[in-house]
Amino acid sequence: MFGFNTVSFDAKGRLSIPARYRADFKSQNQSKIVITKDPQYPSLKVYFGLEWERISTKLQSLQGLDPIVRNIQWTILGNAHETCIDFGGRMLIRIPSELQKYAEIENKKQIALVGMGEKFEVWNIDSWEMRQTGGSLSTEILDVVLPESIKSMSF
Amino acid sequence: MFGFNTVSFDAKGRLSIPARYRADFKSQNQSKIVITKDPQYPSLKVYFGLEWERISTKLQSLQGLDPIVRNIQWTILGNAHETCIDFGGRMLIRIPSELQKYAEIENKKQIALVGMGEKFEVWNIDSWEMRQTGGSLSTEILDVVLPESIKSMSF
DNA sequence: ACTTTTTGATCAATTGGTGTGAAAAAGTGT
DNA sequence: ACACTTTTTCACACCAATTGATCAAAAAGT
Repeated sequence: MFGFNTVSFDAKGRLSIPARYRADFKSQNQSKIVITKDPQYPSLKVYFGLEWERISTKLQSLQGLDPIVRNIQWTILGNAHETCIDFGGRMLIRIPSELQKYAEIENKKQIALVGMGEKFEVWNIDSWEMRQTGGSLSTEILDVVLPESIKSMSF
Repeated sequence: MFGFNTVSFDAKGRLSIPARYRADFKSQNQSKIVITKDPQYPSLKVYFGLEWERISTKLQSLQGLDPIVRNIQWTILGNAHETCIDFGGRMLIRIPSELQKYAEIENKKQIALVGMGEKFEVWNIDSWEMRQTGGSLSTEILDVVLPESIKSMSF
C-alpha cells in the first residue's frame, strides 16, 4: 500500500480509506488498527494490529532509564489510539482531537494519507508539501543523539 | 529494454508503451508495475512488480528515525503508485497528477520514455535534452550526504 | 423522561478513471 | 512511388469512486 492521497476529512474528524486500498485492508484480515504520533514530525502513523504488536512490544522492552527512550515511549505508546475499521462501508477512521492538533489537521477539509507499505502516515497537506520540496518544519526533532537500541528499529 | 522514445501523453494523463517493448512486458509475465519519483531528478521511474518488491522491502527495513532515510522513504515509497498493465489492450499507464507535477509533464502532449534495461524513466522532453547536452537542472538534489545503508542500494 | 448532540448509514451528484473505436501517422514490402 | 499493415493518437462514452447532504438511531446530558 503505497502512495500519496488527498482525502476529505469531515467535521467529525473522520477520514475514509481510498477504495484502492480496501482490498488490501480486508486481505490483512485485521480490523484492528492503531493510530499514534510520529515522534519526529507533526504527523501521525497508522499501523495494523500485528505491526503495532511488534513495535509496541519492542518499545516496551527497552530500558526505561534513558530519558530519550522514555520520551519516545511516551510519544508513541502514550498517544496510541486503538480503533476498529468497518469493512462494510467506506472504512472510516476517526482521529482523536489530541492527535489532530499534533498533526495540525484540525478544521482541515482535506488531509494527506500517505501509504508507506505496511503503514500509513497522516499529514497536513501543506506540511507534506513543504517536506517534499525540501523545506524544513519548525517542529522537527532532528538533533537528538539516539541510543543504539532505537536506531536499529524501523517504525 | 533500452532507448529513448517520445510518446504521446493524453489529456487524462496516460501514456502507452511503444509497441516494440510489448513483447518484453508480456514475457516478464508481470502485469503489476509501480511508478514513483526519482529522488534526484525531476523524473519518474517505472519498475516491474518484482523489482519493486526488492526495493520497497529494503527501504522499509531501514532505521526509522534518521531524517535522511525518512526523506528517501517519503520520496520513493510515499509517492509510489501501483498499477496493472492491460496486456490485451494498448498497455496504457496512467500517471497520477502529483507525479505529473514532479516530472513537469503536466499538460504536455509528448513526453520521453527512456528504457534503462529493467526499468523505464519518464521525463519531460526538454529536461531530458538539457541533461543530455550537459546542462544541469535547478531542482537536482545532489548535496545530500547519504548514509551507507542507502548508498549500497541500487535503484 | 425529554431534549440535544453525536454517530452511523444511505443516496445522489460530481469528479475522476477506464475502455473502445476510428482516424491519422508511420513503417514495410513490392 | 504506391498500397497495405501496424502503430499511435484523439475523442467519446461508460463505469467507479468520492464527497456532501440528509436522516435515523443511539448516546449523553439536563
